[in-house]
Amino acid sequence: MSSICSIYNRLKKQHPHVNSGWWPVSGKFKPVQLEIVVGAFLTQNTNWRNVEKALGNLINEEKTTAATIASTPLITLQRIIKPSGFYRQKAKRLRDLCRLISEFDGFYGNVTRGQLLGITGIGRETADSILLYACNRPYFVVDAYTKRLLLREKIIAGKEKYDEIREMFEKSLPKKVNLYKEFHALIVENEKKIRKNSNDSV
DNA sequence: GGCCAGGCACAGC
DNA sequence: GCTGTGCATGGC
Repeated sequence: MSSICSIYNRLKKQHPHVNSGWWPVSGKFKPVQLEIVVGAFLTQNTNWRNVEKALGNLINEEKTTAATIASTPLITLQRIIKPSGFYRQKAKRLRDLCRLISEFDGFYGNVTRGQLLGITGIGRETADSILLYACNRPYFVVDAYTKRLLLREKIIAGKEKYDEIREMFEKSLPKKVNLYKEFHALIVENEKKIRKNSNDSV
């Protein structure tokens, strides 16, 4: 019988190189956490490779702080983040988000999940990605990969709600930030590998 | 050339 | 509350 803990142990053996420092950052944003927030936001329904292009554009245009992004004209911001898709929606919402961050005293240390969910453009998955990887809080991130894995393992049937699945992880595991980071990373890398293998074999 | 990628908001039931 | 739909690019 497969449990969440045994899945972790199995994935960890299969991907020994994956660790809690999995979220890629160039270090060129200020503060460093901002790059994670922007990346988490832009990757909504978008391939990470396209997000990297958009992040690279932001760096090239020196839009690497919340204040500079917030003060960028919408048309310009649209052009900069275009590779990440949904660029009209995302430009406006990213600008509003950065405005809020730059006005929020101690955003990364103090922002709550409820406050994040109140921001247009931030749903549960994006909120939890920000909380876990940028703010170092123990919220487990549930994404399409996670659901696919749990479906395959028959731990969920498919109609479970986001927070229900999140709590399954949070109740099965010690509340450790680095463990949550690593486990989510393991799930993503494992599902990517499975998809790649199945494509190769066709 | 169709399908998908580390979703979300919003309308209409 | 649940389901459908628009948003849009780039890779395979």
